[in-house]
Amino acid sequence: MITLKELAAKCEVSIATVSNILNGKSNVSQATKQRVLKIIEETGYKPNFMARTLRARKTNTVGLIIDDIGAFSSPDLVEGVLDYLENQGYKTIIETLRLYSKWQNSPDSPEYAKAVRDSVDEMLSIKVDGILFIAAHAHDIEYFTEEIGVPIVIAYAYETDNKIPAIKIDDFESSYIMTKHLIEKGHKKIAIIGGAKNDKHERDRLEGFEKAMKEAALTVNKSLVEPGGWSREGGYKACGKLFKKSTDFTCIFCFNDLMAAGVYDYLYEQGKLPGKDYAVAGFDNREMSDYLTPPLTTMEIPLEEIGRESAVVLLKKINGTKIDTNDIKIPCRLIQRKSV
Amino acid sequence: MITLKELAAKCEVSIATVSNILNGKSNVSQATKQRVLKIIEETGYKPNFMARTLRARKTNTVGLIIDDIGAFSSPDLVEGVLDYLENQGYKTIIETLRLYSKWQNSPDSPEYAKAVRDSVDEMLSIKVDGILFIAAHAHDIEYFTEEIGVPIVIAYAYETDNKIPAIKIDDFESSYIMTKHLIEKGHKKIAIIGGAKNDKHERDRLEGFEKAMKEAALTVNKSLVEPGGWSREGGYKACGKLFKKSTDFTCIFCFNDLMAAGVYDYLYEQGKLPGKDYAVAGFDNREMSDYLTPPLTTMEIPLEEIGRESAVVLLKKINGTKIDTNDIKIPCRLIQRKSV
DNA sequence: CTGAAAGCGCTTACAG
DNA sequence: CTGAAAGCGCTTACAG
Repeated sequence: MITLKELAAKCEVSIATVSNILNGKSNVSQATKQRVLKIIEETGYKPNFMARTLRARKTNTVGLIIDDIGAFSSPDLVEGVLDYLENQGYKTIIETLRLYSKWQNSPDSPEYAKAVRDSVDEMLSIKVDGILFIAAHAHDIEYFTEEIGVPIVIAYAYETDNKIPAIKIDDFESSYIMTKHLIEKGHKKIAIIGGAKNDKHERDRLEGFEKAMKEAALTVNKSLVEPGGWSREGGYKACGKLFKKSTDFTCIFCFNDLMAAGVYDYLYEQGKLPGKDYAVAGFDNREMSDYLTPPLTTMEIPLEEIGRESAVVLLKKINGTKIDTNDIKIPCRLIQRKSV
Repeated sequence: MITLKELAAKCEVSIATVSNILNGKSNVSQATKQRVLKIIEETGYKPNFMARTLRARKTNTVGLIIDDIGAFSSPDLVEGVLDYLENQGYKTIIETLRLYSKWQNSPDSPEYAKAVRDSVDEMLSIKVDGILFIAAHAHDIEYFTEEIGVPIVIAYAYETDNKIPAIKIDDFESSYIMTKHLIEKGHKKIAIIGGAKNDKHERDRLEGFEKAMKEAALTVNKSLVEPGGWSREGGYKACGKLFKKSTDFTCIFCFNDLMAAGVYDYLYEQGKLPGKDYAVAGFDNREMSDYLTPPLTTMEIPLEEIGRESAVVLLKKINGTKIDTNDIKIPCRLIQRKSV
């Protein structure tokens, strides 16, 4: 690859002049500018990124650290981030931490915290202007306590101290919307298959559910709430437990689509029809939810929007614009299909 | 962030000595080494990546250019690549080109070719040691004709001139395996819903199919091959056309899972049961294939293995090791479920 | 074993 | 409008 020096020699001007042209400075005559530009075109010269950012301070690059690109939510989140960032003339350097395959999904372990910090250090050594962290699910993040020197924002998870902007879904509101829909469809006795106790998603969704029930003057039966561990298998088992306890409900609201599929499995096994004998609702709107028989009514997570909003906030921080709040929540959208 | 110079001052040695320690050179006394290492630890010093690679020539970094991270295949491919690369002490810089959302999935357009070349240039300006290109599907790649200066390898697609290593699935063999399985299950008259005519996948799979049929002394009925355009909707329509032409078959082999879902849709609509009235087979083993009712028999693409193998080949090229062939194919694995 | 010096490819005051 | 020079933070012969 040709260097600035060689290019300047070819153009018969100083490297300073070429550099000025490259950087759009106005102190160059049209004549030389045209000549140089032409030769740049011909030679296909590209400035050395290393040298450039070693000298200049701003890189116009943001570091994108991802819990796990394999999480169903990550690609769309990334899409939203890049769409905005590219538009604004920013480059992005992506790193995936492989939370699932390499760290068995334990985001709270000290080992993982170290992996995140290492990744941040790496980004820092590349001199990114800011860092965007994309979580695989809504865990509580405490990695970023110390000042790291560049702005950072979190997408799709919570930050413990609320010191760093974190853009996530509005679990409370979303669950409220779904529950209202279920009630409108005539269901008065609704069972819940949740994820894990004390999970952030879990708590907020339960509260949203209760609010909707109360508003409709319906009683919520705490014994009809069963944890399903977020998996298909877990949903299946939870459904079994539910039926052992009671059959006094007409609808099962699952806190994700995978567990809803487990409920389908159980229902079919018992000779019952989901969507007919029992209404079933999910959450996430994963691809598979539309392939269930019958297709699942669920909540769509506004992934791209969350990604985009995170990028907007990050650039604001980078440019020193004030942010109103670090706690940004975006509600989900109801997707009506045939299971309710 | 502290610099080498400041660090050296703190240690009361020259920057050269610290640099030697950092780079594991053996020409340093244990005493100073210990002292310096301790201070490095305390200060949390990190070498500036830019400066280092501006000076040294090797970066131990590979550039990973991805057609579209949103393709169902990409995350697993990336996983395989990273697993090997991290193990070998390489860093990775990822870029996704957004083939789907930004370029409407036209990998053969000149605009897209330009986007790829720009991305390569960017990687080059970061001085990566090599480039790994991950395709979203098996299009024919012609972007890399000119010598680009560093080794490059392609994962999950073909390279026109076979000058660059390309690791992809063995469509012929995989289709052969599936067809043999279908025949073993007693099917003698098999309809095909393919993708698009003249597609690479298409041709090879058709040949694999024909080979298996011939080996079993079965006749292949060309009119029972219907293109479905790779989508659910397309599969649905193709299935309708098939039935209009003939009902003289017992099994429908779809060249991807999405189209198989479309076949399910059609069958259900006609009051027929997939897996019972007609056997249905897919290809890809996407997540949704296991959520169909009944779960779909399909071919699993060895995505991680392809990714890993690509990384192996790339490092060989970087290290100057000879490669046997540029045309590497890996067969898929049969996943038996309930639809056949 | 240690350090002074050159140089990687750029940008940025500054002088003319 | 143009260019000489310093310097970004490192690594690498080389001299001692």
